[in-house]
Amino acid sequence: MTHSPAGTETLLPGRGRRAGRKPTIHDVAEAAGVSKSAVSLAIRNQRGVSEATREHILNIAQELGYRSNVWARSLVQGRTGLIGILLQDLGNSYHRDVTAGVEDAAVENDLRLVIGHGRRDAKRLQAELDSLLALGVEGVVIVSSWVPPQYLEKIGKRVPVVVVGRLPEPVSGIDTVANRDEIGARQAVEHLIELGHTRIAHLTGSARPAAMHRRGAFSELMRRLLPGVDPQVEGPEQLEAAIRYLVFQIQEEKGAPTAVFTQNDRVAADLVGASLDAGLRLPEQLSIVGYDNSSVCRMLRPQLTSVDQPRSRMGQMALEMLSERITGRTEDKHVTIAPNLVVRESTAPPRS
Amino acid sequence: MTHSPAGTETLLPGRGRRAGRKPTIHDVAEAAGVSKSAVSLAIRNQRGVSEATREHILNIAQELGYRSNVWARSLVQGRTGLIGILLQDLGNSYHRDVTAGVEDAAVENDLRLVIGHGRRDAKRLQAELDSLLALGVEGVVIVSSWVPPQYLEKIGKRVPVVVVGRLPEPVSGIDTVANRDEIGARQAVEHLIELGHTRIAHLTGSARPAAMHRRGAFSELMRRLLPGVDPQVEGPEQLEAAIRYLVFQIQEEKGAPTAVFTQNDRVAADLVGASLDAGLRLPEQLSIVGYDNSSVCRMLRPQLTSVDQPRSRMGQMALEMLSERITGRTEDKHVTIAPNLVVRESTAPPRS
DNA sequence: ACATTGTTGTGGAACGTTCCACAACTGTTT
DNA sequence: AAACAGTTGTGGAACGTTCCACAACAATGT
Repeated sequence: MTHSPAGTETLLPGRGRRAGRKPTIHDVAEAAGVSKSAVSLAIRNQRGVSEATREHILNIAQELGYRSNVWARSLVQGRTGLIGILLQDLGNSYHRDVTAGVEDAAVENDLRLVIGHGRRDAKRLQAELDSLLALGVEGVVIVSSWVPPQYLEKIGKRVPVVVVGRLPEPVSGIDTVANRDEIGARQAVEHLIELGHTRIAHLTGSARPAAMHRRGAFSELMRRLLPGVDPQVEGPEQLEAAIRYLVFQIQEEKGAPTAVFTQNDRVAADLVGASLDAGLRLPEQLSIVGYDNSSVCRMLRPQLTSVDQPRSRMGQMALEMLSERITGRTEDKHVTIAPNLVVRESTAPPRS
Repeated sequence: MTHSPAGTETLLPGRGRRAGRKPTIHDVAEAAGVSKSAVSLAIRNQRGVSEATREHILNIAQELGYRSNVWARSLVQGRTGLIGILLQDLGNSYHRDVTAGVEDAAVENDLRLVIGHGRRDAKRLQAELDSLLALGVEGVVIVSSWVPPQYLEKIGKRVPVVVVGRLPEPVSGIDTVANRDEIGARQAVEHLIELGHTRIAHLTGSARPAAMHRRGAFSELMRRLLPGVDPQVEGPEQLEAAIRYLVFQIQEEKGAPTAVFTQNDRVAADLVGASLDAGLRLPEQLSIVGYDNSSVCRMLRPQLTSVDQPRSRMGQMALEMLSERITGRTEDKHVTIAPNLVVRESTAPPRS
């Protein structure tokens, strides 16, 4: 098993194939009776060898199970063809869809994707990013708002970077592609107003950029569209308590909100659960709008009305921008994409 | 921006640092006034240089922003320190948790993880696997039952492989670590019987190995524990139709099942939705048990009773087995881990 | 005085590939 | 016949590292 058959041994000056080692370009060259250069040309499909010899070489290579060594190749070429994508959290449909978009565009551009996994932990995220850079990626797509801006700026100087999502503050030297949260928020609020709601609350469980944008847009809209009505904006602190209080209000008080625009589907799902536990009838007593249009929307009852982001498109854009950077663009570029509302069962006119 | 400041230029025989290029070990050596070998020893923390010179070298390296080139290193060492993990589907909490386990064990064993993403597509899965091998991984963890056995066997000859999950048929040369579906099924069925159920159905939406094991174990158990009762086993064909029919039965017929053990949480969620849509009261009219203990369990109402698999533990085991293989073990090894039931609101005694 | 041993350091040869300058042919044009 | 151009192929020098054999020197024992 570990010995190579005696028949393939050779006594030529360049040592024969070592037993148990992977075949190299030399082995193929020797077996085919040509130079290593010829083999190199043949496997890369470059001109410089005749059609006949190319075929011959390819056959031998196939037979020997030869596979070119990426490391040696990129060592001499000075490029790896690798690009990294840093995810905050696998197991999140948003990230999966963005990744799928990046992947599709990557094969298009003849780049290979290496996934880094940060696991909602800033320390780990940075370690993972370092590790990607050590691997020699030529660019990085970051799908996370957990990377500190000053670190981001440092990375941006070493390698092209595109961030998918909002940044807490602008960072020079890197590109971004983001969902236009203010448009998503507007669609949600306008939908609720059209249904006849006037007392609308917002529920958020985070102070990160995307959440803050949705929240800001919500307040702004309420001020403009329903002047005189005090815009109810809950939390971010103690989401659970905020939900309990909100449900309590709706059960007990006149003038309580009749609709809630939530920061994302997770928060919406918690609110749906708490409402049902408290015996509220949905959507009659409370309309709920989520954000993300994740797979849970269709699992819940009532099925969740939610704002959909064109995730895989965002991923595609991100990779295209990265590839532009790699091939020379130097000025920063920021793209935003409009989301759109998917109406399901969790929104209805308020009880008159 | 692209010029290096004139002051750093040098005329020593070994050409000075090239503008715009990343610094190499030579550059550091030159700047520190030592040989490249000394630098190599210093950065790898090996003995052979005095503490004083090591510190000096490390300072210079830091200053120059030197980072060792992984490609060159692994070219000469003949090993990459990379191991691949092939996922069927990012954005799935099961895969995320297994991956987390593998990752933790990987840093432990000083290996770096490269994630490959198959996207529920056998063709793509294989391409991804090839790409991992081309990258030079020293072993592969496969979390997917979509890879054909004969292909698996071929891969197993090239590189150590551990499969997390069930295989449709045994494959020699590769290891597996699996959840003991028959134990999970038993816990679910015994729980339902204890509650007083006798008419129990099984609902499955797939013919893949894990699903078939759960189904087989279910039938077997019902035969043994409730002899005389005809074990109801639904589909896999047309899951949606099966769900509709099941719900119809429960509404209309005496002798319909009072409890359902489902293949996984997704199927359970669909069943919960359809039941509620049909006006059934849960869990009074129907008890439901899921499998996977995913995050949706706590989002649904009633909250879902489900079988939990020790996922990250499975990932850990997988990597440890892989690492054993890499360092020499040749005989196959198959490990199974017992799951356990998490009882929530979706199971209750049947109406008497 | 001479071995012996240990520490600190060196320069050259790998590793497997691509790139480059050039050689050996075969035609074609002057 | 000489000059030129095109095709096919070659061997050696990179690429940035680690590994290895050995050198220089100091400390120790006989």
